[in-house]
Amino acid sequence: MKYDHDEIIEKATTLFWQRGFQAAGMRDIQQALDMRPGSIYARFQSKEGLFKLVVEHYADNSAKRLKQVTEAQSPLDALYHFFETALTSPDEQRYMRQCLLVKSIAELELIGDIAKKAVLESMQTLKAGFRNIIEACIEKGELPEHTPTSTAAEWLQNQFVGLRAFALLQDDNQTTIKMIDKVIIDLKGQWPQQTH
Amino acid sequence: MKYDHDEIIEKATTLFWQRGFQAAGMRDIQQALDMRPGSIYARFQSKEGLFKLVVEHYADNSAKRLKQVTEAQSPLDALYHFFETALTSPDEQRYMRQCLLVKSIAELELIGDIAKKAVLESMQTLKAGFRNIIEACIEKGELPEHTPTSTAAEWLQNQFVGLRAFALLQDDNQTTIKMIDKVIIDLKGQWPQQTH
DNA sequence: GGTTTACTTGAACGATCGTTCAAGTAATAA
DNA sequence: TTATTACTTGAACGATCGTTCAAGTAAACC
Repeated sequence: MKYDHDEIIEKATTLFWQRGFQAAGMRDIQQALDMRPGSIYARFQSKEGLFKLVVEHYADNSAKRLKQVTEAQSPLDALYHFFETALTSPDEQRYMRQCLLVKSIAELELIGDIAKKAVLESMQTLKAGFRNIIEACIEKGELPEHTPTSTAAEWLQNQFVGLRAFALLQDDNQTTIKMIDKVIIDLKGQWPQQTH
Repeated sequence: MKYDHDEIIEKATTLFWQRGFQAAGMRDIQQALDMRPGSIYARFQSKEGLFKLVVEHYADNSAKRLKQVTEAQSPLDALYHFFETALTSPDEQRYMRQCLLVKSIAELELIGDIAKKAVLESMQTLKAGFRNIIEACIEKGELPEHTPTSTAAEWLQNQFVGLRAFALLQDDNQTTIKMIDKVIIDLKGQWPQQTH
């Protein structure tokens, strides 16, 4: 075993995150991992198999970060900083502003069924993570009791998705931060009623 | 001139919207347009040249729709219905829930400079459209005078972007509508201060 | 009528795509 | 010590990619 598994996944994550599934060619992958095609296929079956592991690794990592937010003294403050660091990364890591999962959703049709399933399941995992944050906020009295947990979690994930697409194009971090402020304001704000 | 120009652009729009720039192969395009490669290249120079026209056509269309919202008796109600129709399209047109521009942003790096420029400029056009809607709402007293026009416009566009990615995965239209309700609530709500 | 221009056809080009495979290596199991 | 297993190498495969080009058509201009 010449190459370390975790190291491979991490390098592959960077590449797929920068380029996307389709645009990251096998020859790019070979170069990034410093591996020959045979090695890659013996371990991961296919490009899609590698991508599936990358997606799962990415989702695990994100879930861990969300869990840290949940367990913070002030989940609301921690949430703010989570948004801030994710959305104002320095220029040489600008690609990280885009969520790998959302980027994958854009090319969901041409990814293959196995990795597609991994992407959609990861989205569910993250949604659960956001839900836990909301509940932690309520428990600590940082959000009103009547906050509709499930709706708010979906809404929060959605804000995150939108903001990452936004931040990718945005050069002025001050503007991005203003948007994060707005998210926190709205999170504390009113919610639509069931009846319409 | 065997083929009608507008008809070509429309068919190409459908294809690119469904598949994205990269995944729509020249042979798919040839089939969708019922044209041979020579014809396509004589008219549009390249795949990218065709895509550029598609993006501009799409942006024009969107801008027109936003203008209709601006000129409605109640811009706020019209805005609501604009969101609703864009986000709850029937299943056979589900691809339309994703914004063509946002989808293109995800693969911005491999599109080519000419079309890339068209995509970014179109985003600016749409932002201006959203801004006009905000101003119209203020003028008709549907939004408070102190609403920060520019920030709110960026925020609104951002909500639209996020919701379209959301609606693409969402099967339950009722949930989507709840999110639209939330957008309208927050639009009327507080805004972050300049100072931080 | 002759020339030009814009468009059309379809075979073919070179490049790149994801993948395979015979052959070799090094560690583990029997 | 031998067999097995997991991994590695690099040349090569067939398929597909965007694009080109010689040749033909039809309307527009002189």
